[in-house]
Amino acid sequence: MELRHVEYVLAVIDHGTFTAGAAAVGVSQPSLSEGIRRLEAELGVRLFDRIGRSVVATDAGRAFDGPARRMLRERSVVLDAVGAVRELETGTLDLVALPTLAVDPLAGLVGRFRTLHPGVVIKVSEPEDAGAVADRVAAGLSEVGLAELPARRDDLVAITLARQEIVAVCPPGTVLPAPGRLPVGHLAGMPLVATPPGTSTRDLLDRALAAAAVDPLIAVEISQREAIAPLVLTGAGTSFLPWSMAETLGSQGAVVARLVPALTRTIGLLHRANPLTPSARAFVELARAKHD
Amino acid sequence: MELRHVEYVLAVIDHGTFTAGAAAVGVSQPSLSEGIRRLEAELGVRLFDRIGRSVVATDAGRAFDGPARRMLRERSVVLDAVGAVRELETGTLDLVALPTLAVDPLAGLVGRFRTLHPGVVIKVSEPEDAGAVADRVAAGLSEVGLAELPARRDDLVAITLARQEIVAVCPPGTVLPAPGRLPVGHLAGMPLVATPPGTSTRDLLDRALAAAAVDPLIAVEISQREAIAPLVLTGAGTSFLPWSMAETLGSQGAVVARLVPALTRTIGLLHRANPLTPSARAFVELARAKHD
DNA sequence: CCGATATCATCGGGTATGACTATGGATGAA
DNA sequence: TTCATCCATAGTCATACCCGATGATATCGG
Repeated sequence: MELRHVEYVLAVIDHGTFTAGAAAVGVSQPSLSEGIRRLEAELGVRLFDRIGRSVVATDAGRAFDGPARRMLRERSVVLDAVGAVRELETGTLDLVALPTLAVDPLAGLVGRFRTLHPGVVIKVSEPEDAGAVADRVAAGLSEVGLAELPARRDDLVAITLARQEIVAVCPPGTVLPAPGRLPVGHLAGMPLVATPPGTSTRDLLDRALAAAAVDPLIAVEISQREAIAPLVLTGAGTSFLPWSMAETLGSQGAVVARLVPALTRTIGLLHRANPLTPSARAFVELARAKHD
Repeated sequence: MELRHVEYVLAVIDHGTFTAGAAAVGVSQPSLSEGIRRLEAELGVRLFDRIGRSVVATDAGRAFDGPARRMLRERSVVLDAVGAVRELETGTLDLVALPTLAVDPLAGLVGRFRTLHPGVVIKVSEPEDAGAVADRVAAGLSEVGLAELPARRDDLVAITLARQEIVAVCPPGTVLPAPGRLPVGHLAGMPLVATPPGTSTRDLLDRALAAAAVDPLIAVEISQREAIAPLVLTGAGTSFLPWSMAETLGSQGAVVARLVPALTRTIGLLHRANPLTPSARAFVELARAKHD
């Protein structure tokens, strides 16, 4: 049974003749005639009585009418439902972001996206470690990732968003060798508050310290990042945060200093090369537009 | 959108892979792959994410799922509804029968038919005059007609059912020249009870009288046939009925006599040459089986 | 680390289905 | 009777469906 043939039958019922029905559906009369003939053969019953030059529905034709219209109605529902997803009226966008990036670029992006597409639900997951962002995206667990570039996989599309500087945030009252500047070598012996090895910021820090041949004093190693701000403010030690986050702590009394040499990283989006879902495509374009 | 493609998608959702889905639907994997590709192109959205060697439904795929299943369910309803008509579980059978035949062959046939197919509603209509049976059938107003043969149209299929004898039914106490027999010539001067000209039995009677050069005395001309029996029994006059109906009046006191020469007619079914509806076909076959 | 296997995509060919135009046949109206 | 209308048929063409074979890629086991 073809939906087109069903439409033919209903058009004939509604318009009374094959010719008028064919015009309504937009096909030639012989095509409609043939289609109905085929459908009748498939159903094993005639749907119309051909009486002279008019047609009337048989019992079978009348029995066909109701459920057939409901079937076409369900087709409309299918089209609407799928169209709603296509038009970003609904759907889900699965993201994965490094914890530090969840605040700075992500929160703003998600906020704007939600304003534009209120029907789309956004789920943000946290990677096990820095490289896991790319892995989750490649595996299809998340559709778009927010991570440090370059990614450790080359089969993903990477979109550079920003170059982000990581600055030191020292407890209130800390005395710096120069205002707002802190040589990496000066970190030797300073108590540090850091996330565990394997996290993005920690790896960046370790590489900088190793490059300067500095043996760090990790005073507090903690995975709960939300504890970092109180730890610094209460004097537990110095930590390292992106500039935007450090700024907030600076206004609360912490001493913020740019490292020398500067500790920077490139951040961006990752997604599979496959065509993206409408939600993901809109998100990527939003991020790119904001960056450009 | 083709129903087949919808089935493809649901099969993949249910079985997890294109290959398994294709096996479930009974097509080759490339066919299913191509079908889904085509449907996705039509909808303008991808329904599945191809992740490595497995597939997962996208948001659009999940949105598609529910209404698509309901659509296929409605298709089943359509098939059931039409099948019910085909299997004579429902439907309507429009008949037209000469009034005199409505009792003898029709009542018995309808009774048996209703026993076999209780779901089919039977509508019996009455022709305006004897020839109207064939006209109604030819016009499609009724599907099967019960009439006197030969019909006055040659574009209908005629099925002979029986040869029926019309006998005279005289008021109680009537004296016949010979027991149970009544020469047509003897009707001259006898008060007759007849239906109006144009009706089947009346035409038959008029022809027989004309052949015998008898001038009839129509004492009562009435179209309400149910009044004939009381009229005869109360002595209004002699009337003419098929044997089976006359027999009943005979048991109530009327004097029944075969005419000489016998007044007979052939009765049978009429229907259009087109294929009949299931109900009509069953009815015709039932009548033919009873006659054979 | 590297085959083996499983899965989806692509390709080429054969068939069938649906579409069209033109025409025939039958019906109903003028 | 003639004409207009309407459905059915014939012939032709394009498209789409299906299949088998093959390719590409990812997962799994040794």
